[in-house]
Amino acid sequence: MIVDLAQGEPEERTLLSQRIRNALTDEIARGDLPAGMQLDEQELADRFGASRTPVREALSQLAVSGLVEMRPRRGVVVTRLTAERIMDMFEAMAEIEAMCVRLATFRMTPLERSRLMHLHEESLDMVERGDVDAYDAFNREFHEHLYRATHNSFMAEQAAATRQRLNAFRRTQLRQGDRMARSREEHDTVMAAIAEGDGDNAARRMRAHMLNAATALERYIVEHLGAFQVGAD
Amino acid sequence: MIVDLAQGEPEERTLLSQRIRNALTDEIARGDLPAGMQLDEQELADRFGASRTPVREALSQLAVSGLVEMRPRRGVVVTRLTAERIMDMFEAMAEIEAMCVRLATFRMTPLERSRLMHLHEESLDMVERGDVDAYDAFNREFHEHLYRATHNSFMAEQAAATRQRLNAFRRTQLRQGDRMARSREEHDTVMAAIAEGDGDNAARRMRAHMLNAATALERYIVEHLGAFQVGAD
DNA sequence: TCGCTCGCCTTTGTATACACGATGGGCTAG
DNA sequence: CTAGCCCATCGTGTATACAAAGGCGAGCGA
Repeated sequence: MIVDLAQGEPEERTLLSQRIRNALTDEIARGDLPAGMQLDEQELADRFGASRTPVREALSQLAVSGLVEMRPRRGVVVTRLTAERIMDMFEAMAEIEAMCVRLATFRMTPLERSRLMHLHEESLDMVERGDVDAYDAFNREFHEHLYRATHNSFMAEQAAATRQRLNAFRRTQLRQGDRMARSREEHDTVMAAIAEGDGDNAARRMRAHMLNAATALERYIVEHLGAFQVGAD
Repeated sequence: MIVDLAQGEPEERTLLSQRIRNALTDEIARGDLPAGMQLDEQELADRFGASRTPVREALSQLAVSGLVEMRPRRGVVVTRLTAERIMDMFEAMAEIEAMCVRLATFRMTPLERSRLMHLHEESLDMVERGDVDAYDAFNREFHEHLYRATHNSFMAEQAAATRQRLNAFRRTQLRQGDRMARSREEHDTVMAAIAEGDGDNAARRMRAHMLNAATALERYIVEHLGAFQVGAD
């Protein structure tokens, strides 16, 4: 499918290279561009109705954030994550989430706490309906709300960026067995610790929550081994 | 017998845009390019003996890692950090260091622990000599050794990247009063916890260590208020 | 038949050219 | 005299052109 980003709405004041970057980020996160896939600059330029220049800028930016790899004179490929690398990222994510919830517990305002509890309550309905997409969206909002509640903008940005990179895998993981229901239960224990103002306990529970998600994903990776590694060769 | 003949010096093989990126990263970290400074693409191109194209690629990459800010059609400036932002980054760094040392305590091999202790012992001499540059170099090695000892490559990369961004400020901080001697004492307490295999305690002490460094820096920022904010207007 | 080598072709990396928006100064009008 | 508008100029954003390196297959030799 050809999407002409250059002909966007007049409200599209952003740079072409930036729009291309966002589009590619989405496509990689969604798995439309599978790991290991070679990206041809001219082909992408044609697809976006642009020249190679903004495409190259977009790709070089993606390389910094680690979504693609640029090998000099040998082209760009979507980063091929090994199972080990994915688990490393999940573990790091678990630790980052833990440190965020710990700080957030100590620092969040009553309004923020109220909003968080409201969000959490709403998620019960999604679990009962088995609506994975809705729960996934809630999940993102829930965690990003926590990031902001740290009142540390840098930390919030880092956490959100890391979460973004694991996006493609999180949804997969939520479809494993009763993982969604478990996920909400775990949120529940974290919320309890937050309510008590026990940041360290909230952190421990959040870490466990994230590591459980990683374990659920690991099962999937083992079952479908190579799905993320082999890519589209 | 197979001999890899491709062992030549990779110096000339690196991309021009990458060399420019590294050069600019250094100059920003060292403070040669002060915060708030407007960067003219053509001027940089002339200085590096290149055209604007690789310069632009380098700048757009630096924008992703946050060292510069690109405002569409309004040019690139070295990111102007507010005192609050710097403290946020230091706090995040403290948490990241804490989580690294916690994991490292549990996972480091005997060889890694031995190497770390050796490093630490060597630093005593630098403190006594008052050699800030040597201690700064040691400090980097010490902490990066810890990152690697987490046996989590992703976490190690994230930590190193964050540390890199705070580079310009760390050296400043070390020159404050008896900060260097204090720093080593704090390292000492962390080492003790590591030796006992008490990861949680090591994490707490490391967090305190980093926050102490931040506090030392804060005094400097207050005294020289605006040095980092105003830049070269 | 297999393997090596040479050379063409594809694709990347860099330079240059062109387009368009932003900024600043001067001119005019009130 | 001041304020606001217009135009010139500069610098960024994108496109195109050119250079060079890597991949790959044909051809040759063992």
